[in-house]
Amino acid sequence: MPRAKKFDEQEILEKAMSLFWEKGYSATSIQDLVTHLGVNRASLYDTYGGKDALFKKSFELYRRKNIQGMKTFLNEYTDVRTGFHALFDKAIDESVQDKHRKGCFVVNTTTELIPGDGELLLLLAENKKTIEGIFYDYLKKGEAKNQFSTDKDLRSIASMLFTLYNGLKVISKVETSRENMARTVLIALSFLD
Amino acid sequence: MPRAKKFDEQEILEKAMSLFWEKGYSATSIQDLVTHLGVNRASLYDTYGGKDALFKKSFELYRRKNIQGMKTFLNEYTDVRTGFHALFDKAIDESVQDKHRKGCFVVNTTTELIPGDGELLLLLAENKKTIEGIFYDYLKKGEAKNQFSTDKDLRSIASMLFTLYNGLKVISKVETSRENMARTVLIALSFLD
DNA sequence: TCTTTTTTGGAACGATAATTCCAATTAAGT
DNA sequence: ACTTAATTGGAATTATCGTTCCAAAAAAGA
Repeated sequence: MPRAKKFDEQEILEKAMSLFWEKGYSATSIQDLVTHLGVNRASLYDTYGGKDALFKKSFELYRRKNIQGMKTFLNEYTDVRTGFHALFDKAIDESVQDKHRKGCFVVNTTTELIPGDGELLLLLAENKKTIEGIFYDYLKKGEAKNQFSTDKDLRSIASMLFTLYNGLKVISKVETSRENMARTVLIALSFLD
Repeated sequence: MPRAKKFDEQEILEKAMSLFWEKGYSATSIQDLVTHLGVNRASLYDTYGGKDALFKKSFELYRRKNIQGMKTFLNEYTDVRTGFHALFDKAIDESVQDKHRKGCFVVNTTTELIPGDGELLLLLAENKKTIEGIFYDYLKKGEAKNQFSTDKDLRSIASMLFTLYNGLKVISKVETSRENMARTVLIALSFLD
């Protein structure tokens, strides 16, 4: 057999993800990718299949990481209140730390490509459902353990938290004060008290 | 004097605003504008000065309308609770009604062009401050009239409402159920009860 | 009607877009 | 060392980008 391996496909995909995340779909050119990923134009097409395909692969990588990350993160906190506060604090931290102000890849992609990409819309709807589901399960578990009590519908609370999360990821592109964002989260989570 | 007037400059600017709002900066080409606005390429450059300039003019038109609209809308409601509910309900209505799912021009522009446009960043920071200011003044007025009482900082509440508003404008690109969004708002505004 | 000056349609421009193609290179299996 | 097939750099291609330019058309004042 001939020439064996090439570059690390996964490692390069992470770089592509990072670039699309930062600049968006339209503003990222193939030349940008060739330059930043350090792979050949032909190899890029051969391995990933073009800009659209590479973008979708990058996007799915982000989504997978994001969802998995959220799940495992929340599970480290037995108390609901603490868990959500920690989750939002982490989101704020990441935003403040990121000098590129990339925000959230999912949010950026939603506002850039919807409407116009029907296939993506299905993905985003599923994404919403999945994350709201994670929030809901977590709330349910906490309620069962009497960590809080509310007369409000847990599904609606989960939706509200997801909406807040999206808003925070937009705001974080403009607001750089950790304190200001933290106060926002504190208010929003006060219904758990 | 020679040839008198041309097209209605303001009317055409509104069309440009609508197109940029729907498709974003990068994905809107000069050709798109020429086609949709119905004005000549040369006239477009002569009157507005190029893509960047036209975009900024469109964006400022949206911002001015949006801020003015919010102010006058809230002032029609003497009760804070009613006012905010009505404001968010209107936002939901507009989103559900809009078959183009344009979302919010400010949100879309934030996620598309930040980071990268320093001048725009200043505008967006000012926009945030302005709208949070409107919310704050409205809350303050309501508190003075004993419409509600809270131990929470009104500035933080205003920030939270602004964040929620942004989140809602992202979500509305994916979620088309008025009821689901209304439930989200209901939860978020429950701290006023 | 004839000038005057702006608007107008569309060609032209240089730059860059995404994609394809190919000859040269490379490295594993024989 | 030779064969073999994928990888590679970069030229080529086709399309579109934002912008400029110009000759023809248009309309108001003379």
